[in-house]
Amino acid sequence: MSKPSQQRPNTDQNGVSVIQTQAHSSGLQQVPQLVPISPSGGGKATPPSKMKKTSTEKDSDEYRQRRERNNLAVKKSRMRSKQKAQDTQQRVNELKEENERLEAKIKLLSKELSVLKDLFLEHAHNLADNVQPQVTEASNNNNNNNNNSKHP
Amino acid sequence: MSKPSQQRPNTDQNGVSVIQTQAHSSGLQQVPQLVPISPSGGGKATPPSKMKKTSTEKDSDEYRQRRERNNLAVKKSRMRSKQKAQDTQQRVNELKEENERLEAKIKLLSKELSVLKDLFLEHAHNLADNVQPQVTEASNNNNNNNNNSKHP
DNA sequence: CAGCATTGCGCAATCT
DNA sequence: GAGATTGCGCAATGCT
Repeated sequence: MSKPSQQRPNTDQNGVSVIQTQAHSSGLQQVPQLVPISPSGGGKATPPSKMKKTSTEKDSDEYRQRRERNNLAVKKSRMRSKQKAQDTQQRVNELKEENERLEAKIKLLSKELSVLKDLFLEHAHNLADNVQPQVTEASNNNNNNNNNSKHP
Repeated sequence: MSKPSQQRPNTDQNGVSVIQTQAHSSGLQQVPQLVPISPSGGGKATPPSKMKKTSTEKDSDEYRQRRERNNLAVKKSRMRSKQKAQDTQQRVNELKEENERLEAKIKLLSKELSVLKDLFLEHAHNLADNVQPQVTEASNNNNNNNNNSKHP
């Protein structure tokens, strides 16, 4: 799935310019400033009528606060998302391990079963040999998945 | 190899201000302008010595091209990432299913084993009671998880 | 209408 | 040097 042709994303934006002035490495809080896009180059000075942001005082008061809150939320959400992905990956590993364990157990059980069956057959032969000479029946009976080829 | 050991200096804080003017509402978009952040509020005015972007003609020529390319790459990368996460999740589901299957099989085998063992024990008793008590060998074989305590 | 959570997207720094 | 990753902020949208 790849979108080769990426055309302009529809609907967005107002003519707001955001200046981000990041502070320096010291734990200083950023004081990003908002610049109301100067009408440079023939931009309309006053917004005609349609502007989500309305560019009123929101630009610098509760707006900033909202942004910061959202930024926090975003960070949190992303962290969670990442964590979840990691957990899922680990889950895969665990399940894989358990799978191996189970398979090993199956193998073991199968072997045990096969041994027991062989033993059983042997006894049957013995009995047949001693008492009734009609062993043919027993040998061709039904089950036979015991692949052993030990035939004394 | 996705190692979380990435040191994160991540010092993106340079005194660069990027003004994004993306007025799309009218389908038109202005060239993003770089503004040398005016010294408002006591920030450093204009230390014209270090500026990654240098704000030269890069602003509008090959710069834009690079940006677009990168945007594409980013999109691709993110898509992949998402896909991978999904795949992993599915893997979990598959593994879970298989686990159940295996467990069922184990249960079945265990049951079979138990039945056979019982049968075997019965015969052994019969034999011992009647003819030859040489069954001891078989009974003490090795395995032991047959917890049955049914003694007819 | 508020308020956090998700998601798509662009930018820039890194990594490969 | 070009694409791939990654952290981050913004804005739209979803969900309560």
